[in-house]
Amino acid sequence: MSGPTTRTRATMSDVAAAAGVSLKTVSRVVNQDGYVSAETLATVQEAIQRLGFRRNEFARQLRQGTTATIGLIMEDVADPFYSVLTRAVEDVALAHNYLLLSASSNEDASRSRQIVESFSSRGADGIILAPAQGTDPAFLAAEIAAGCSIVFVDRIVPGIEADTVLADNAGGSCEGVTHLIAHGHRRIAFFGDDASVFTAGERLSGYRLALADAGIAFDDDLVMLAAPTRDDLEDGIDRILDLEDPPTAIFAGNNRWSVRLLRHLKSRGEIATRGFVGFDDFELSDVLEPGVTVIAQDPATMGQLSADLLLRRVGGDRRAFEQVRLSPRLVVRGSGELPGPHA
Amino acid sequence: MSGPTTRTRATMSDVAAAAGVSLKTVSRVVNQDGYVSAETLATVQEAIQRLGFRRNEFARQLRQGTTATIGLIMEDVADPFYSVLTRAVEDVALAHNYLLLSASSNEDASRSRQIVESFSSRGADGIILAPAQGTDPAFLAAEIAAGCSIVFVDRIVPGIEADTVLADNAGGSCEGVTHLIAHGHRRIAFFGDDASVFTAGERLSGYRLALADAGIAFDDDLVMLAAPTRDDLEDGIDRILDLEDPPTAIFAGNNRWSVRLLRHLKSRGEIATRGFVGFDDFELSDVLEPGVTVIAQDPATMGQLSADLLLRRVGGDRRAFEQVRLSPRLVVRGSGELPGPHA
DNA sequence: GTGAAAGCGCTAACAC
DNA sequence: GTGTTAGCGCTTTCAC
Repeated sequence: MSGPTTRTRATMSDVAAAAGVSLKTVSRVVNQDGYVSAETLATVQEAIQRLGFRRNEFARQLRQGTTATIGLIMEDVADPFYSVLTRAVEDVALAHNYLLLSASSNEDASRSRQIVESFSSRGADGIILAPAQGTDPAFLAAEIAAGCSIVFVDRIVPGIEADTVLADNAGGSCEGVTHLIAHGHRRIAFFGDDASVFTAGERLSGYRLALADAGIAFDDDLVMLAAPTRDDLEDGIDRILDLEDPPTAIFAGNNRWSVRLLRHLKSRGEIATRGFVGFDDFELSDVLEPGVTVIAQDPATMGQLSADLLLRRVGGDRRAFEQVRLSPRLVVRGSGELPGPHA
Repeated sequence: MSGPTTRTRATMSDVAAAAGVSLKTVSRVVNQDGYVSAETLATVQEAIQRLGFRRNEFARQLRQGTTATIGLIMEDVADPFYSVLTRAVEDVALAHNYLLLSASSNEDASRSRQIVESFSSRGADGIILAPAQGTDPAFLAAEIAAGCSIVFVDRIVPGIEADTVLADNAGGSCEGVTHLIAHGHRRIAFFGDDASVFTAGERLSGYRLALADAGIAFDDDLVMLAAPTRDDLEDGIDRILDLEDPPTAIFAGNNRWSVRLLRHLKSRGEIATRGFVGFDDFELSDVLEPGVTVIAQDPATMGQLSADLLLRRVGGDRRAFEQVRLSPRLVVRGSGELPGPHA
């Protein structure tokens, strides 16, 4: 294999030579700064066209000390929650002429750290971070001290002060479970991510809170905590569904779990046999029969708000950190209103 | 508002001063290049730690003339097809220590061009591009001439030679429509993107081909071509469904159209009343009742292949351009097997 | 209106 | 083993 392609872009001095002017004059034309005679302007512009010159942003940024770059690190772009959030951040970045770097941590703290370092050493002014479980606070603190602003989205790292955009996970979860209870369910299964994932912990608390409010004892047998992407969960799910005193309703802790569970239920031939509420909306939740009742988050708004906060911060804003909690909305569609035995 | 935050990262010479050695020695430590005495090494590493030094990638890249950066430009990350593709590209890039820049063109040629320019001026060695309709070939040609490799994914720009990863759109579409015909349908509606979108044109050809093969006349009244994200399509859809000689089956040209149509059908109270096949799979297609028969693409493989091709190309490979056509798979789930009147 | 020189933070080439 | 010098492509400062 031969060596890497060396890019052969024309430089400013190439243009200057071609146009028979000094480098600085070209710079003036490119940056529309200072006065250039109409004639020189035309000559230089022609040379720029002809050579296909494009300013090297690295060199410019190196000299100016600014980068106009922000980063976004989430668990997985392929998750619809994050892909919608990403798109919203993209749009804000583009509108402000910022470059957006984004990457998936795959819920791996060391990969996440590697990405943060990569973005930071590329001069990102700030990073919107949905921290993977196990993220080292000391590392982040050093990053912040070095001048890279952090905005947490969806999750936080305890002990690190930063602007934050979160959903009210416990509240939403509590509302969803309470909704099931109101429809006559007392045996409600909970499926969620590892409790070490920030949102999962909060959502589990909400579940427990709702049970406690209704005077229902918490039963560990009804709870399953695992990454919904694992492929060895079927037995565990069946074990819960087939308990001696089985759940008459199910609460899914995120959209991945919802999809997984609905698929599993269908494979068991169970359509609409148990109450179902999921945290986070997903595509086709309204087309399934019955429609799936969810606690809907608003990932686009979460993305937009976090980008706004970050741009404000990297713009030099010094005010106290903001902690935004967005209330998710209960969207009633049918699956959560199936009557339980106590209805 | 005060000025932008100036990042206050320590530089190599800061570290050198702190450690009482020369800049070059620090460089040696950072790059693990050349010999450094154990003692000096320790001193320098301590200083690096203490000052929170991180090498400035811009300066390094400027000096070395390499960037190890690639770009990905697609229509919309929030579309599951592209988000899965993006994730695959990310993984390849990360594995090769490349930085990935990605952005959504929003199907807008000028936004797309702006993004290409932005990536290119940031030294991207190459770009994986799903070109928006109306992309200017001359512009791309200039970009390529300037040393930025292009790999087309999902779509091409006619007249531009480049490595290409496409689905067999016409073939897949033809297979899907033929499948409906085999189940007794002769009135089959087609809903797809504007024909100016590359994939939409190919898929429409496949539809026509299947009809022709079966000796069925093409009927313009059964065809609707529009961006499925528009919010004024309901009447047009109804007009087709309510034709005097109405379609007994529907072919959806992409996953967005499938979702849109299934939702529309449900709102009309029509579940499983017409045959349905969609191009491109989507989440929950298997959980709907009946399951939705689709022509499944493989966006992850498309992403991975295009990233492999691009990295090979930017690595200096000079062999002839490759044109990969991936055959989509017919996945039978029920909706496409509902019998038509001629079954 | 235009240009020459210095320097952003780093690495390459060559001393010592 | 370590240091010095030059220069990547650009902007800044100041001179003409």
